[in-house]
Amino acid sequence: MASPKPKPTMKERILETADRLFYLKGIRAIGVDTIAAEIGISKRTLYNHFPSKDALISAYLERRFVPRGPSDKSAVEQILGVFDSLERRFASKDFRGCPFVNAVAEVGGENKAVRKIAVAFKESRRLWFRDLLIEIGISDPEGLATQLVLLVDGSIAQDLVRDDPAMARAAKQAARVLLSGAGVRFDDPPAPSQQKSRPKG
Amino acid sequence: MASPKPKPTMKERILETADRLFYLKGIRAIGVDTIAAEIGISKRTLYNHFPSKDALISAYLERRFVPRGPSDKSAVEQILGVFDSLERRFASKDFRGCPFVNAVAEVGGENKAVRKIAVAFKESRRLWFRDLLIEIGISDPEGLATQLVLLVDGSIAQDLVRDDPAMARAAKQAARVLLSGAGVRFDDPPAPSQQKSRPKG
DNA sequence: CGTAGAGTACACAGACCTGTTTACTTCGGA
DNA sequence: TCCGAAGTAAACAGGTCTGTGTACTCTACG
Repeated sequence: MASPKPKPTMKERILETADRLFYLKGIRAIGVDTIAAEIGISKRTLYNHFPSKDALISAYLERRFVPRGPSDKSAVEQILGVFDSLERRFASKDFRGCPFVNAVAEVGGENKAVRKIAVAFKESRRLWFRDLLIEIGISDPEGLATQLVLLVDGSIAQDLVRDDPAMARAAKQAARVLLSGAGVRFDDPPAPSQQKSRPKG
Repeated sequence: MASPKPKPTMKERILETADRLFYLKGIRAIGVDTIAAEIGISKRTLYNHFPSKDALISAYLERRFVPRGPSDKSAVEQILGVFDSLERRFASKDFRGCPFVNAVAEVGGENKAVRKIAVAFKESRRLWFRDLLIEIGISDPEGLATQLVLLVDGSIAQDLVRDDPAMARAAKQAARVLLSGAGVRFDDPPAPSQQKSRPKG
């Protein structure tokens, strides 16, 4: 039950390998030869599953585009939890920035599909923030959601260059200030101590 | 006096062209052949001025690294003015994100010089913010400076993908909230939108 | 004048790139 | 058993890439 599919399909194996190499080394830095050789298949097989490298690039990004599912945590916890997740990912040696931003930087000038997927991803993330902010009931969820994604992408860009997970903590602190400025009360301040929620009235 | 050097040196012509092409099309997307052809010189001449493409890439980034000079405006005006400059640059069709972040995304994995220059640039920008915040006299200039660079880089990344200058305005608004949270008073409220800031008093 | 430096033209090496072609093997199931 | 799908190996086409080598020309300047 834990793994109903112990034998991944060939297409998935290609995608998994393309993802790893494209993300870690860069799209332009990796040729289809390298991907095929890494899996141990012939280039012909790869081209039987994807008609071109561009198609593989698009599939790579679409595979990275997984929507955020629902959560049982509170809206504020979910929002601030994003920055905790970021900090964890920044600490990994395999983190190399946002794959969508990187892809646009690398091939966005010529590959319109890449830009389209990247825009859709960024907007979906913004809407995720917005809906949570609506749930909280603040006055300008659209504007604040945009500001929050700026903090997310800013910390990603800074970490890509500096390799410093503290960028995520700084972003989280800024997010708290922005939320606070919008009237959000924090029952659970930064300290890990489990202090009980203060009644809000 | 307007132009004491009407005849730019060959090295500078190469750098100017490399800058334009590297930035607009991407470092990996442009070969030295293309640069030489664009100027109308032979590839041999280019290699007489730069020993390798990597050296040209480093020179390109170092040339982009121009420190911010002093200003007669107030510290707060300088800080918020950054986002106005960004908005203007976002509106240009030739804006393609931060050259340092893009360079790290493209070749940062293999070219250590590129990463080093990018880190130096990002840190210099952060220190520029920090020194202005010290001038203002707020309590945590280091932390707030980091948060401000997050907004800068976040708006750049978002604009790279979405091509939307409104990202700069959102960043500016967030910066105002962060500054306000640090105790900064604004004598010059933003746009004609109804601001709830009561005249201090 | 005459020479040295700077640039040009162009071929070349050796590698890599995307994508195709041909011929062969393997193997599950009708 | 035999067929067809899927994969393999290897070469190939036609590019591009970085970087070098060689021989020529132009021109500023002593």
